[in-house]
Amino acid sequence: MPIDVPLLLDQTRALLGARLSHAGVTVRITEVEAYAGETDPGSHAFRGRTNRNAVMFGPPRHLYVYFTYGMHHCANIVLSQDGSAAAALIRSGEVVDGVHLARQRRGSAVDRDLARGPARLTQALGLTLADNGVPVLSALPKPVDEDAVVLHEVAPAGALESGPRVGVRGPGGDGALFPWRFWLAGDPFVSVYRPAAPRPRSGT
DNA sequence: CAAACGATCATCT
DNA sequence: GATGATCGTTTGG
Repeated sequence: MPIDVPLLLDQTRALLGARLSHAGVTVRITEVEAYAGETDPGSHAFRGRTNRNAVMFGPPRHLYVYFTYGMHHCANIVLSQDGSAAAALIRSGEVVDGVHLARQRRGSAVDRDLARGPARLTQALGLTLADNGVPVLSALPKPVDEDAVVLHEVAPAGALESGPRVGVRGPGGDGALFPWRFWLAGDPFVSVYRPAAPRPRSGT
């Protein structure tokens, strides 16, 4: 069963402007990227299910957290139909609650950079591999567990823009084929674009 | 101001 | 054994 790409992109764009909360910090999401599972050369799921990406193959509205570069965590929300391995990487946001906590977690960063970038955002929210696979709850009338991950979707405000995904090499990084990075137009809390670097040579 | 680079380890081949 | 959906610092113009 092929992935419904238009649905995936709609669900990804719908995350813009939403509030994501965990462990005392809330961010307003300003930038996201769509990943279409096994059909997408940029996706961790492209080469099939592994222990790391297993959560992507599970039910939607769960968190896929991975560890990379020996020091960074990044967080995705699993989307679309069960088993399709579709997900959205949460790339940037503005801390709108729990700023003091976020500052503690982010060290000497200026406020604009508290959650601008996928690893920064994940650190500001206090998410780690321990949160891989946890459900993403909807905002409820009752207060939920302080350590739960909660997503509160709101009506998107303003225009959206799109472009190539960041840091993806090969066909998956081709902005003409996969213009699957979305952000709030003109928002200062959006990461700076860095083209995927060609791999450094080992010899000569 | 921009470009280069080192950090540091889970995961996959 | 190589690589990475990155970041912060350093280096150079």
